Amino acid sequence: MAQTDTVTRILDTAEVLFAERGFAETSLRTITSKAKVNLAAVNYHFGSKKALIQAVFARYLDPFSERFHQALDALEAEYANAPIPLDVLLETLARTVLEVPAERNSLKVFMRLLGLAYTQAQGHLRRYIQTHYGDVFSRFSGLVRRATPELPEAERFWRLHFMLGTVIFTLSGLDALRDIADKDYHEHVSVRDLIRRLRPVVVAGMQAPLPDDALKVAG
Amino acid sequence: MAQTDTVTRILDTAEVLFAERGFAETSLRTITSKAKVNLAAVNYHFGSKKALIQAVFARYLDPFSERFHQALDALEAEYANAPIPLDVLLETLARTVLEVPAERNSLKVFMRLLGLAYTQAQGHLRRYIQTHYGDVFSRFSGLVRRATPELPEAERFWRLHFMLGTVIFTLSGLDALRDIADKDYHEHVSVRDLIRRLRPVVVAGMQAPLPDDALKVAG
DNA sequence: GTTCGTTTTAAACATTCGTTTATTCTGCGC
DNA sequence: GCGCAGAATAAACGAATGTTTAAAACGAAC
Repeated sequence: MAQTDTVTRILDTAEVLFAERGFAETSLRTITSKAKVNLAAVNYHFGSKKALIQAVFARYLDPFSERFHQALDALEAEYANAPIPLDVLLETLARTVLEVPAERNSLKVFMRLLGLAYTQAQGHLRRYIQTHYGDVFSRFSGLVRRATPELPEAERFWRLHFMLGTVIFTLSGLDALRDIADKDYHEHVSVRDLIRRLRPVVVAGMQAPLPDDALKVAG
Repeated sequence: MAQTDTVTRILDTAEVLFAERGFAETSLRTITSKAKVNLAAVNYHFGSKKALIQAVFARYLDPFSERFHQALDALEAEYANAPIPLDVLLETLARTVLEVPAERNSLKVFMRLLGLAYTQAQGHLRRYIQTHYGDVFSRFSGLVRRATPELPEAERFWRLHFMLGTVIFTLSGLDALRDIADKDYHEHVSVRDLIRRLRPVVVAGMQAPLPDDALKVAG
């Protein structure tokens, strides 16, 4: 068995199990037995479980980061120095997210992993993502700033994270929701369907009127 | 040490630790040692770790469910048979959420627990919440239906979950986000602050224009 | 003061976990 | 064919987990 075989076999199995159960709830023995490789192979090839988790993310985020940078390059060229409209930015982001895991039909896994990165403890993971992919997010949020000059800085920051929550939460909990939707509305939705539904909601959320002044809220 | 003392001591400690680290990452020994009770007390009083997790949720959700039902009773009486406006419904929901854990200043913990209930595996928890508190959600979404008659059924279903994602995701990941916001904008936000910011975004999201027809999205 | 049900406690139990070690296997250059 | 580095394997390690047991401590009722 060639090295690449074992390594990708582990990664393929681990990403699915992590997405299904979370990191702490997935043991190396579960991964290696389902992947039909030896238990020690994980520590041999990756060094530790933490490193395996990071490798799983890198396999998605490296291509995503590269493609998204390219897409933003193209947009900036197209719009010269004019601000890029918000819906164009969001459309580009969505398209890139859709493209990256397309080859393995694993968009669901990708989104679920992103959700876990946020919600699971795993401090090492947050650090890893921040240091490796922080610049993509910075660039994107800089472009969003130019697209929404009417928003105060802090307000834009929070709204970006609101919308991030909307998308990640929805797509990462998709299976459970889809079951309910199928049952209640007899209408099966695909991920692309959902993204189509998400777009106007996200745009409207970003462009919502500013909140009232704070003080009168308590009453 | 009276029984109530030990039980509430365990619950108080467990909810904080669960919120900080998640369920699987929090051992009973960590809980009992920090709570200064015997390890076996958990199994004696609750039966198992799973039952302890459910008890932690019940202590929040039972009062929430009761108060929210009462608040909806009052609204339905006030509006007779007229539909209750969407922003009133959301305002009532927000106020109830804020009231429940107020006595212990543990709103952050409450929201974080809700987020974990969604994102952590813990199938038993999802079943428990669904069977015990499903009717509150049904009632609320029925009222939202009357408040948004222009939305197709499926669209409203998804948008409700979009907005649920926005709120839970934001408030449950609050600490991490707040750190960034504090550093970048030198503006410390409270949970109530965030809810004030959330409201217009959620309302705008629910009232966003319907998505374009599906077919042309792929291109 | 004794009895009896409840609660607390210390100790042990059986698993499971991530990791390490020592050995065997494999395939390629010579 | 031989030697050897890289890879795979079986076995064991120590630590940590949830749970159970059996004894002790406690508190109210009589």
